[in-house]
Amino acid sequence: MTAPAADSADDESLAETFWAVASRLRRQTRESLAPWDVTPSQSRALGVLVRYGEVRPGTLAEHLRIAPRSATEVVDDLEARGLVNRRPDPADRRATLVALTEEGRRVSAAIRTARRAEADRFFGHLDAADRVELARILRTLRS
Amino acid sequence: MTAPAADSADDESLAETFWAVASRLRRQTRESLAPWDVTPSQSRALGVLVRYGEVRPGTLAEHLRIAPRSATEVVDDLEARGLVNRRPDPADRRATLVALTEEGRRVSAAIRTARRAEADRFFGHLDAADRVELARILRTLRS
DNA sequence: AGACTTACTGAGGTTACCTCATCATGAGGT
DNA sequence: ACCTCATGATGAGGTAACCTCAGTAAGTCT
Repeated sequence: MTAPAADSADDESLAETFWAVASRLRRQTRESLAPWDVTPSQSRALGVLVRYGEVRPGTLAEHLRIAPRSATEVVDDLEARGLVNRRPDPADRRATLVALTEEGRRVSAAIRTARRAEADRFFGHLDAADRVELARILRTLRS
Repeated sequence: MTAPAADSADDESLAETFWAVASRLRRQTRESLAPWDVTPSQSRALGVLVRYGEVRPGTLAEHLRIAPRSATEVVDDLEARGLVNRRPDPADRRATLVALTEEGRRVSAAIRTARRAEADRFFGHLDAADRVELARILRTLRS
């Protein structure tokens, strides 16, 4: 075979390469968030809160694609850091609403800047066309 | 801007999309390995052993890009499952050599088949050109 | 009122990593 | 021979980011 064929064996190594890249990105992200003592998953939760405002833990879980119980945990951590607070949902006394504190908003903004710089460092090796291409392909795979 | 520009904001969401895809792949991989009671990281270690034969834990760690201590752990697990064994390195009494057992070879082969099917299911939504493109871009990012 | 469902959380577990300290061994110098 | 330093593996202990299962309180439907 002279032409590059996308057969099963290639897919297998595709997955492997994917994981290698994931590791690298994870390490770099963790490092770039260290100044704020915030983990990647906490940072993702902050992102959801910035975008959607006050939400229930369950809703947060959906956006993060994790189990509701796991969202409780992330909220616990963020609350311990004073970045979010909980209040009872006035519309449903079973539910609670999670919102950013002032500090949470401040830190989110700082993190947003850092994350952009980090993404630049990471994806900066690609030219513009490749980045667009990668984004498109990944969106397909996200399903 | 009418043309899709790969600026910082895009990179940020690129990272997010990447993580969403990673989660999906991780879950699917875990599931597809369940029949053999082997975890993804164990499966990756088996892959290295199939490719490189008998290696030291430290070498295994390099191939897997993890800390040597973590390789010890993976080897422990695989040994407990009877898929690999350890023997002292005759050339260096500090070192040990890790090799696949018969069972390990058998299971590795079965897993290889399953992983191909899994990769097909996952990356199968992409056409051949996109798979080649993705592989190329990921190899760039792996650095 | 009773049954069912939903929202959250406590308890406890797993995977996949990590660092630091320890111990045996190997390699090189004096 | 001895000392020092580097190296290979591992014990001890820790962390992040998930998970399930069970329980409690509260809303909903009949």
